[in-house]
This record gives sequence, structure tokens and C-alpha cells, in this order.
Amino acid sequence: MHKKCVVIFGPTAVGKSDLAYQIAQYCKTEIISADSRQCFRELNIGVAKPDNAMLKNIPHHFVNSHSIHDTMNVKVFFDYCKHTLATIFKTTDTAIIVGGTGFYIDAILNGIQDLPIIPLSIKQNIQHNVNASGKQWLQKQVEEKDPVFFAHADKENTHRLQRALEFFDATQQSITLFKEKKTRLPEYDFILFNVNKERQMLYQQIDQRVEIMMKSGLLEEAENLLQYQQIENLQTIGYKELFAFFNAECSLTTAIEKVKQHSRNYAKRQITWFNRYTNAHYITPNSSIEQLKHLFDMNAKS
RNA sequence: GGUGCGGUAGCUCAGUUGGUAGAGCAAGGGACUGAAAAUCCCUGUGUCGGCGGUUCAAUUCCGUCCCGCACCA
Repeated sequence: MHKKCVVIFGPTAVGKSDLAYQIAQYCKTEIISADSRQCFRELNIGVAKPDNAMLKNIPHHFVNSHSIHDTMNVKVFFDYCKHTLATIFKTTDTAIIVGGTGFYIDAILNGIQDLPIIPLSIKQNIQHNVNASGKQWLQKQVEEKDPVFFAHADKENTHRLQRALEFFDATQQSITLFKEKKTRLPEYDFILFNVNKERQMLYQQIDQRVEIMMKSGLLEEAENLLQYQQIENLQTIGYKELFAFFNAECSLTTAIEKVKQHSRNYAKRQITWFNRYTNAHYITPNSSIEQLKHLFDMNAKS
């Protein structure tokens, strides 16, 4: 009998957190967030964390667990998740995972590549060169050093090219050689819920939530983080647009419209990603907790 | 009322020395192997403000009208 992971995913603002909370209460267990931004304790309003009452009643892991100054990536998340699941399963048979970061969800379901760590100095060195010499330099470097990767690479995608170059400089090997080597979670039973709703309604809800965030003090929260606006972990919807306002690049009204727009764009990308999990149960946030319980019990038995 | 500048894709605009048009953003679809709320790819027919005129042909030139904006009265 395997331990069970209920994995709830879907676009931003669809209502995942509430569903996770309810099912966690039903199963008397804890929640792990698969969200690349809610883990930062410096980010609150703009990142739509569960409210304090929820956080108090049910332990939420990977929420407020890190600082924006920590390095954060799928590997950090994966290790954290693996360890936390092991701990939860010491006392119960079920855990809830909820989040909108597709890449992190995929790490849980399909594992991650087992790769060496790239020294920070190499990353910084390449970043410096890219800033100075541009994309052409990057493309040329990758083409010369890792032609195998380059042949199939998206040549315009600087992040991917940069990663491949970092990897090569650190190991003298092509990252493509590590494609099949995967580290996986132990054998758990996954019960997948893909939460979605009608597109127009979703977008409406996103817009409304941005308004609420502004009323709750998002502007002030962003202003306090202004000095850190360059760091990677703050390339975050809801903050970067307000930074632009503080930098006098646009009006506040424009900035808020951009937050809404980028949130909608993001939701669309999430939906595209999650469509790959065809074995998931498609549910709407209106699905009653009774339905969820039923689906859970059905899967728990089998 | 006069003068000037505008009126082109949902928005901001480019352009056509006359042969019915194209970028960015939006929107839609897709990808995604340690930045992933990131990054990237694909998709552009719209009475080129209305009506007349010149022309083989007008969104482009001319006239006129309508609508913005600015300045002058």
C-alpha cells in the first residue's frame, strides 16, 4: 500500500488554495505548496498566499520557507518536497500538494535530472558576458562548445542557451548527455486534480484579485522591495510592473493594467502546461467538497 | 471663425515618390529538463474617417465634409 499524494494544480487565481485547504482538513493532513514565489517570506500580498487563519490551522510547507536572497530553483524545491513528504508520511498516509508552477509539479510527477551544481562564479561570468556582448555572443559560444545542444536548441531562448553554456563551462560536457538520468520521488500514489474554469470568468477573477491586492497594500510592499528589484526572484508579476512605476517608466494606472494583463498571460501558459496531464481529474473550483471527497475516496481505494 | 497637425488591425503607431498595407503590445494557440510568476515559438483583411473629383488604377494626389488636438482670434 503506497502513500498518497493529492496533487492540485491550475492557473493563478482559480481557487486552488481553498480546495487544497478543504481536502487537507478532510484527510487530516498537511499541505506542500508547489509555487515558486509563495516560498519567499518577503513576498506576501502580490503572491496571494493563503490567509493567516488557514496557515495556522493547516501546516503549509514551502510557504514563507525561504528568503528572496536564497537561490531558488526546481532542485531546491524538489529536495524540500522530498524531505517534507517523508516527514509527513511518518504520521499519516496522505499529503496534499498544491501549486501553479508547472515545472515544479512536473518535478514531483516525473522527477528531475540528476545534475552537478554550477558554481556561482561561472554563472556570473557568463551573465556578465551576455550583458556586455549580447545574444550573438551567447549563440556563438554555445555553437562552438556544445554543437549537439545547439543543433536542436531554440536559438532565441537566451535562458536555455545560457544554462547550456554554464553547464558546459562547469563540466566540459554537454547537458544533453544527462537528459535521461532522472531522480524521482519514491513510489507514491498520485491523485491529480486539474482545476480550471471558463476563460472569461478566470480573467475576471484575476482582474478583481489585482484590485484587491492594491487595496491591501501591494504598492507599499513593492516599494519596500525596490532596492532588490534586479534580483531574479523578484522577476515576479505584481512587483516588476510596480517597480516600473516607481522608476517613473509608466503611470500607476498603466502599471496596474500590466499586472492584470501579465497575470492573464501567465494563467494561459499554466493552462497550456497542465493540459499535458491527461490522467488528471478535471474539476472546477465550484466542485463541492463532497465531489472531491468522493473522487479522493474512489482513488484511495484502488 | 482662422491656421496648423492628426484620423491606418482591439491599443500605440509606421508606410505606400499612386498598383488596396506592416511593426510592437493585446488576443488566440504552442513549447518548456535547476531563473519557470522566467524564457521562447507560431497566428495580422483592416470600409487605410465619410463623400466626391483626377486617373487604366487612390489608403496615397485634389476638393469638400465630419471628428480629435494645438495655436491664433
